[in-house]
Parts: sequence; structure tokens; C-alpha cells
Amino acid sequence: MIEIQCDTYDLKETLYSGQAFRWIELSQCLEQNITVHQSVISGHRVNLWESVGTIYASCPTLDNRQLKELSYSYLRLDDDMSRIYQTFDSDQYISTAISKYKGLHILRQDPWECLVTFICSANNNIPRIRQLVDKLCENCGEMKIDSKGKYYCFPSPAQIAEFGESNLRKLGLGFRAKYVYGSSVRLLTEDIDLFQFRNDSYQQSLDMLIGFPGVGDKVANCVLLFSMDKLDAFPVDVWIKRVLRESYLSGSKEKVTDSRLREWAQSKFGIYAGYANQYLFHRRRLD
DNA sequence: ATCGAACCTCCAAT
DNA sequence: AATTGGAGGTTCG
Repeated sequence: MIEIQCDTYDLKETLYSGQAFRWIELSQCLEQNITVHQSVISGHRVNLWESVGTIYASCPTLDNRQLKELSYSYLRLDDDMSRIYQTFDSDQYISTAISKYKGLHILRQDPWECLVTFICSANNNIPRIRQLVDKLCENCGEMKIDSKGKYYCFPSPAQIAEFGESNLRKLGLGFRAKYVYGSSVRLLTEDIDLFQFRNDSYQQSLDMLIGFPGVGDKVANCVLLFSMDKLDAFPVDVWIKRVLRESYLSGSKEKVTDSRLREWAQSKFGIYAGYANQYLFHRRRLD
């Protein structure tokens, strides 16, 4: 087990804010009123929990140094929240969201898993996305066994490609099956390394992602923000459209395309537009 | 370039 | 109890 001091982190809000879909709450530790969250990161089963300014992590298959490194990266503990919050000082709506959900973070996920899960998110709701991702892992991901029992890794492009489109349909992916399959094949045949795009520009990475089947501006921006270190990415979904119309465009009914709206928001909110997005989304969805 | 409609599936609300 | 509407969107005409 490791512990990390961090006074500005809201683990629960972050893990269940709709950016990652494989976290579950373990029912235990009732005597201390602490909830343990579990998921699979980089092929390892990881437990996370928090208590008064400290985040704890445990993992049966990593040593403490590795676990600390993985946690830091995944949870984006390197983000300077006071600096990020500072850029939204003059924004009333976001400032309120920050005070209510202080410590809500963006995650740094695996780009491939992020890409597939957000392809699955198209025209879908969160419980169903979680269900699809679970089935995907259980049916074509590698099964591993650690000291706590068995668990499933997120499937590689090769594993999904081999599983096949028709089997993906049988899992319930529907029209998304073609896209998930097509993206897997594309990644394989073109031998693309998605991690490499963490070092490329926003625009370059966006263009690359848009090239994948089932990936439009919204999904691409989710992948850029939640896995490729593009904190200026700004996914425009129905909730964001609502909040922008209601609280920033004063109910203007002028027709604007989603990508235009995205560009407008990016120039308004700046280099941390993605964090603005997360707080806008979170407050509008939960308030 | 831009605009609707269609798309799989599931489930909650008629 | 059967039917309809809609869900973090993308593609196709």
C-alpha cells in the first residue's frame, strides 16, 4: 500500500464523472466509512481510496514505486490545480462549480481504451456504456489472476480484431460494432502508436483521431482530453451545449455547429479549456 | 459546406 | 401489457 498527500483531490467525483467507465465501488470498510474503488489500469488491478487529504492505493502485482508512479500519472496528480483554478477566477459559473466540486480532476487514461469506450458512448447512456465495456473486457480481454482472484484486462486492438465485428454485435454494441472493429483493424494495419500523440500538437492529434471510424469531433476531443494530455481539448456534448446556451450565450437560438462551438469555447477558456469543460459538465449534469 | 435522418440496443415512461 | 421515446454521437445522402 502507498499513500499520497494531496489536499486538492476529490477521488469519488473524479472516478465517476463519466470519463472512465470501469471503476466500481467495493462494499467494505463500513466501520470507518471509507469507500474503496477498484479498476484495472495497465493490466493491473488497482484499489484506490481517500481520507482527509490523503489518497491511498494498493495493487497485488506492483511494487510501491511502480504503483506510486502509475497512480500519479493516472490521477494527474501533477496538475497544479490552484494555477488552473486561477484562470477561471473571473468566470462566475465555473467558480461556483469549483467551490462545489473542488478537487475534481481530469484523468490520464490509456489512449486505446479511451478511444474504444468513447466510440461506445455514441448515442448511449452511462450505465449501458459501462455494461458494454465490461462485456468487451470479459469476452476478448486477457484474463489475469492475482492474489484476489481473476480479473480482465482491456482488450488490445489485435484481440478485438480477432474477436470480430459480428461477435461485437452479439455483445450488444449495435452499430458501434463496425466502428470498434474498424478502428482496431486500422490501428493494426497502420501500426499506429497512440501514446506518441501525447507529444504531438492538439490539431495534429485531432486530425489523426477524426480519421478513425466512429470518431467525430466530440469523441476525438474526449480522447485528447482524457488520455492524450491535451488540456485545451473541449468535447461538445448535449450537456455542454445546454450549459453554454443557458449560461454563456443567453439563450441565443442562432445555429452553430458543434465544432464551431468548440472553437469558441477554446478561445474563451484558454489553455485549460478541458478543465473548464469538466466543471461545466459536472455542475450542469448534477445540479 | 450544411442539414436531417437513420442507426443498434436497452429500458423507462406512457 | 404493448409501444414509444431517448440516450455523453457519427455517418450517409
